[in-house]
Amino acid sequence: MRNQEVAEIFRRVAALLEIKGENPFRVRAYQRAAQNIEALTRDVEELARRGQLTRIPGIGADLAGKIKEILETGTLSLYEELKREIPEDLLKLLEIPGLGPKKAKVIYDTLGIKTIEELERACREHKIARLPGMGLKTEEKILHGIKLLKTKIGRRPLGEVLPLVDELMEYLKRRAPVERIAVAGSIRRRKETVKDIDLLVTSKAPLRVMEAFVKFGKVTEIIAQGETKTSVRVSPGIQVDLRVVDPECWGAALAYFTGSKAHNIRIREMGVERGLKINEYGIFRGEKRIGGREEEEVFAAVGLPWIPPELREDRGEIEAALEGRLPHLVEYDEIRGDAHVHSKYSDGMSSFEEIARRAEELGLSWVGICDHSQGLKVAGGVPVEVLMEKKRAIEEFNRRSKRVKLIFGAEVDIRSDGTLDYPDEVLAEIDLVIAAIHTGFQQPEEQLTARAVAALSHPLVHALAHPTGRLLGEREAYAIDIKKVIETAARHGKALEINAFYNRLDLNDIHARAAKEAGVKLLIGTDAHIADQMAQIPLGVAVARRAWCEREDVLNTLSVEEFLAWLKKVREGAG
DNA sequence: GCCGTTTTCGGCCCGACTGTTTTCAGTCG
Repeated sequence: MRNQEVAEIFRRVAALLEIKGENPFRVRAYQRAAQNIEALTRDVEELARRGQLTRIPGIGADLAGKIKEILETGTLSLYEELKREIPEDLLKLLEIPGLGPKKAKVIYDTLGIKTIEELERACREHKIARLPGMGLKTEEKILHGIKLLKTKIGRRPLGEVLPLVDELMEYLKRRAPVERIAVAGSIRRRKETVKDIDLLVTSKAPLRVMEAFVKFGKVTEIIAQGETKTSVRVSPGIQVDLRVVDPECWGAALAYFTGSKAHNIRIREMGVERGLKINEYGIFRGEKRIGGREEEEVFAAVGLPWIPPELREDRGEIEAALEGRLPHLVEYDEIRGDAHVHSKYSDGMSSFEEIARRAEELGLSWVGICDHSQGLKVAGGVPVEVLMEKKRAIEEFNRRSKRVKLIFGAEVDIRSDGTLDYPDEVLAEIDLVIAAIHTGFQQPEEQLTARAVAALSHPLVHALAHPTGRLLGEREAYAIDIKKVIETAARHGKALEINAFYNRLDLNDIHARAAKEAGVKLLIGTDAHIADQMAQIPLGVAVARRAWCEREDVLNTLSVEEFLAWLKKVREGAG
């Protein structure tokens, strides 16, 4: 998929146009195009071949032409021209918090500064304070921003931030006069990574809430403190925005601060069409406030049913809502099993008892015990003799265990040549076979794809684990033709995993949605190596929900009997 | 640059906070 490549060029064009001071709506057009191309579940190349590019929202004749140009030449002449006018290095400066396109332009035009090092020096020499519209505070702010950038506070995995969110909410409930409280923003939408934490509360005493908020123990810096909005930075470098609103405004504010920005813009545009103004304070017809206490009222005002936060990305949810075809998203409490857990038999730390106990606490009734296969020595891969021992141990455990059943599984390594790490007669003994690539990440796309395709085509394999191999913030997905992988899974009736480990979330939302659309079942596994990590399963469910998955798309909603029947059926179908 | 039961031209979402300003621009979300 070259969607990412096209989106990236559009995003850079938007940034360069912004620095140039171009028409902001033109800038927005490129940003919106980039976002919508990135969110496509289909290949932009395929759409181009069929002449369907203008069906993508925000793509007109002009941008369709530019997409074709990128696909044909690998770049875009407009982009190349802009780079000649404005050094691309300048885009780096925009990453400094508090420094936007306007100031960056002035700084470049007057002082010729285009790198962070040069800018830092200029601040220290007080050259920036002399520029129009800037002062000593501006210099301080830029220096501070550079410091933050250097400590590399980027987007963090959702699962890493959620505990802090809980802690903050507990603190506010205990120490501040808050009535309603909720987390909004990308966290409420359950985006895989988050940049900051948005909290929303109602209170009769906003100032007291703000005072308590800035005294939270982990606050390292107060960025802004006002009566309705206060922003702080908390250790380890995450920004937290707190808004206090009147109870009458709760719904409007919650919708507003949940976003996404693109979704909100669509909703407010629909409001304008109906003669309404929608903002965080409510829904207004002229001066008259006609609603906003509950979130439903905002959607109802523009003729829509309530839309689950996970869908609010302007990826077609508004159209679906208008046409009454919003999906009935799989619910967090419909999950009955975790498909991918490691035990002491390989590199896991927990016993069957510990795993089962944790499963029960989490409301699960089955667990796939998928230890590594023999060849993966670094991860304690299980030799064949031990594997048969494990089979018997699981059978014995299941005779004793009433509430939680373990499924005899394996995470079988797909070797470099595409063969599997157990012989077929051994695989046939294993009830749940999840194949996975753990080596050779540097191989060319054809080879990696061929390995995944070979594994999914093998009659004894049920699913492919963490199909793209990415690790959030650490490692990009390896070069794999995910479209081909999905097609293969669909053809053979195999499942693809949504690995719920907090820094994997692999498949991601977009790929999982493409899989769902191709009729592929999804299988959520936490890849837990300690029983406690099974608590991450909602992260996988969140991905499924963001992928528009319904109950029947997700195998984890099956009872253990139903799931075992599905596993059998796959092999019968293959045979 | 997109888009159209008010339009093929003229719109395009909305507000808080900050800093440098004498009434507002820049940045952010």
